[in-house]
Amino acid sequence: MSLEIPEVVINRLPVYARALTELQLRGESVVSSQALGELLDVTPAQIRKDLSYFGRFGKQGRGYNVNSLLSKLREILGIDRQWRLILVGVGRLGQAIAEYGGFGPQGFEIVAAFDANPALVGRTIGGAPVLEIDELERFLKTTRVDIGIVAVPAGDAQPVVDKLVAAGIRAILNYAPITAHVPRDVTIRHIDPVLAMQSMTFYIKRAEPGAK
Amino acid sequence: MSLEIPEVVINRLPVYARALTELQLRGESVVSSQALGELLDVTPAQIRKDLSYFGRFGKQGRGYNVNSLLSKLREILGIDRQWRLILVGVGRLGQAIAEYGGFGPQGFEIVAAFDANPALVGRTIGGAPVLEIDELERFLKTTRVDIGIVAVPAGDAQPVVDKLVAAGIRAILNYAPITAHVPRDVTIRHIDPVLAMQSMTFYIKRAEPGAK
DNA sequence: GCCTGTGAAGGATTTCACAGCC
DNA sequence: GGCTGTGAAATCCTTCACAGGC
Repeated sequence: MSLEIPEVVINRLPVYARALTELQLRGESVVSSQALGELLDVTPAQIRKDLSYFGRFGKQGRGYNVNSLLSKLREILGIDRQWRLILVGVGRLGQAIAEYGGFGPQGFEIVAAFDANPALVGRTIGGAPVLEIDELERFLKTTRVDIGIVAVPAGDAQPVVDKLVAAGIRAILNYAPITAHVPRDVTIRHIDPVLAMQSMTFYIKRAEPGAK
Repeated sequence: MSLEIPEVVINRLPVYARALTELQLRGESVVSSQALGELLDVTPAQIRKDLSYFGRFGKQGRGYNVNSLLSKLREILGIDRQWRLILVGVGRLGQAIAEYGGFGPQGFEIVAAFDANPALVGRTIGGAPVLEIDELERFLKTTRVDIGIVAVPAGDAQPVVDKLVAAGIRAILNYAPITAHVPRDVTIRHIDPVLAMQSMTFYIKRAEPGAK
């Protein structure tokens, strides 16, 4: 059924949802694909086409009801519920992730963190207990976890990903600077600001005086 | 000339460069598009086609020389040099970015940070002085800065982006959870782990028992 | 025999453009 | 008159498949 919805479409839905949340906050009740597109630098046709994969949410002549479109999107994406995360790697990066306040309000709760460094074990980070990495498997056997966050050094990342996958985790957010491999039925996203930087330099290099 | 190179291609080059760096470290001297593709979950044809936009770097029957392909890519991307960054926003997120050690080794140096909070001004963060946000314009007039990092709250982000653009910055890495607008000649990338999470939940939601 | 570089084919995604409805 | 939903067209991107060179 919905198997053939392009991944690019899925990746845009959260952006739409975010904008609708903002509009809701501002007290707007209706928005057209035109107006939403201007907010997001997306063509109106694209928004309408994207939404049409999931149903007919708009009213001709009016546009979309902000509240109801937002709740539809939240339901489609599954962000209308609580998700349970674990964090693997409690170094500087891992600590920043745990203490970054952005996940909680969106329904993503870090229920535990894991690290190989015994000095960290027993602490609490962002409200979650830090456990010994060897406990990972046992923990996952007894506790429901939906998503794993990987924040270990590059060299350790693939084995950690493998462990998560073996334990049944089906979604991974990887902050380690490697291309991690997962089976096709596992979803993975990579966060790497260095890669983002390195693609930007291509464009600003060209704009320099003397560039070809 | 090179204006028509697809952006998707540019975005993959840093990934190739990263893998080649790893191969170099391992002491490999030659790699085929096949082997590189397996490392990166990319088809060999795609790698060859991507590279063909920029020249002919391989040898039939052998593959690519790791060192020379890597330096070509570094040159193409402009990551063969030092880039000067400023960071705007020295809250928790900004501090984590400044202290994250990943930029420096890749040639990205944060030369100054800016914040509106006077309590932070005068401090040093990740080796960079924290300056008053009002000094931003003057600072950019007297100092070369290539890329701006935006790590302010959502509501402040667009005005900060506008200031950076007005001051001549042509590349922006935005960590704020908004779709920021920039003129077409400015490059912007967004880092938002929440959006990444929210697109993954779509897929794991479907895999749940009882999901349609 | 192995592997690149690349036109051509195929597939995916975006945009157009308009019928239909409010 | 304004705006959605959507087939069809256009564009963009990926993959194929093979000539050519090592």
